[in-house]
Amino acid sequence: MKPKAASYYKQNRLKQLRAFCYAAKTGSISRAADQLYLSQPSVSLQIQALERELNTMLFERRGPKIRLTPDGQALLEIALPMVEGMDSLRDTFAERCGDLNSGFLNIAAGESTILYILPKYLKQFSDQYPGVRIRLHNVTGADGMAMLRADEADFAVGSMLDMPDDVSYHPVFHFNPTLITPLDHPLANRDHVTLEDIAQYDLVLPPRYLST
Amino acid sequence: MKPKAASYYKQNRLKQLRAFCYAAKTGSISRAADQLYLSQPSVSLQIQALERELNTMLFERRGPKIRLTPDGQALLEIALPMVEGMDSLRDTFAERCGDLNSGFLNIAAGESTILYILPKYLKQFSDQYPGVRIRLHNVTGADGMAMLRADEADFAVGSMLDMPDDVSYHPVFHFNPTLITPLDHPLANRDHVTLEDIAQYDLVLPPRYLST
DNA sequence: TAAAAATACTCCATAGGTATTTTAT
DNA sequence: ATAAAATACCTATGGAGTATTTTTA
Repeated sequence: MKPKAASYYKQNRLKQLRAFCYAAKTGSISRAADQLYLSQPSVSLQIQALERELNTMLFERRGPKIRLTPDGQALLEIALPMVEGMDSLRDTFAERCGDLNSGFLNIAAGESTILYILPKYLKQFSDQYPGVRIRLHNVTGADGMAMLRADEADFAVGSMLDMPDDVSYHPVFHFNPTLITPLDHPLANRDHVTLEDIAQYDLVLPPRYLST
Repeated sequence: MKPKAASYYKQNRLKQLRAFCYAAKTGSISRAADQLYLSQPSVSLQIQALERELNTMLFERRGPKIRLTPDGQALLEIALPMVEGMDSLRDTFAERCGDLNSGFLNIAAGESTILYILPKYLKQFSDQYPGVRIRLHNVTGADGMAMLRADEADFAVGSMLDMPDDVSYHPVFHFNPTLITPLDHPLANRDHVTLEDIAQYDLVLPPRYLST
C-alpha cells in the first residue's frame, strides 16, 4: 500500500476539461456528449466534478439552457489550447519527428574531409531530410573525439589511427569505412550493424576513404 | 449502445505523458514512480502504452538503464509544457479568477466623478479585492464611450445624455444610476439585472448621482 | 550479483451506460 | 408539452497494486 499522497490525485482532468470545452463551444451538454461519443449524464458529471474541484460555477444553469459564467469563460481560455494540444498531440508528434524531422545534426570532421568528401553526401542527406539542420565542425581528429565525448557531435568523420577505447567503431563494409559513435549511442553496443540499422538515424555516411 | 467511435479514444493521454515526462526528467522509471506516488510497473506500462499508441520508441532500454531517444526528446519538448500546464491548472485558474483575483479593472470617468464620487467606492472595492489593480482614466463622456468600444475600459461612469445603441445600459434602481458595459459583456444581453448578478463581477458601483 | 525494467496476475475504483426525474420555457 | 439537464443506480473496463522474472552493467 503506497502513501496514497493525500490529495495528490490530478484525476482525469483532461476528460473533464474536454467535456467542459465541448459544452462551452456547443452551448449544450447534450450536443457535447454527441460530439464526444459519450452519454449526456457522463458529460454532465464530468463538468460537475470539475466545478467541484475548482470550487466554482462554470455554467449558469437556467433550466434546460446553460450559459458560461465569467469563471467559465476564463477557464475556457486556459483550457481550450491545452485540450486541443492534447488531442492533436499524435499529429504534432508525427509531424515533428516522423518522416521529415527537425533538429540538428552535428558532424565533426577535418577540413579536407569537409571540403572533398562530405558535400556530396550532405547534399543527398539534406534533400531527403530538409528539416534537419546540419552543423559542420572543422576540427582535427583528436578534437573530434573530444566533441563526441562531450556530446557536442553526433558523428565524427575522418582518419583515426589511434582508436580510444571509450569510443566504439564498427566496420560496415569490407573496405575500410568506419562508423564512429559515442559509447552511449544506440548503435554503439551492437555487434552487427546493418544498413537498415543505420538508416533510421537520420544520416548514413559511407565515406569511401578513411584517410584524408 | 453508442456508436463507439472506432479509435476515437484518446484514453488517459495525460497520465501517460506525465509518467513519460517524469521518467525522462529523472532518467529512471522507478524514480518517476516514486515522485508520482505510483508503482514502478504502473509507470512502465503507461510509457509502453504511449509508445504503442505513438508507434515509436521513446526510451532506449539498455538493461536497467533507460535513455531518451531522439523521438523521446521531441515528445518531451511537446509534452512537458502541456503536463505542467495541466498540473498547475488549478492554480492558474484560481490566480486568474479565484477569490482574490489579479488582473486590472479599467474605469473611464470624468474628472469630477473621479474626484467626488468614486473614491469612496474604490476604497471599499480595493479593500475587498486587494489583488485587482484599478486604472482610472480621466476622460470625457464621449472618450469614455470610445474606450468601452476599444475594450480599453470595463466600465464608464458619468453622465450620459446621448446613449449610442451599440452600448447597452441597464437602469438598476428606480432613481437614475446606470450600468454601462460593452455589448459583448456577459451582462449586456440580459433584460433583468439583479444585484446578485452584478455582485459577481468584481465591482459593484452604485453611483448615486449620474450627473457630475 | 545487484539494480532497475519488464511480465504475470489480481482486484476494485470509477468512468460510463440506461432509466428516470426535475426544471424552465 | 417539450427538450435539456440532473439524479439514481448498475455494470464492466482498465488502472494500479503485489509478486516474480529478466536483463545488463
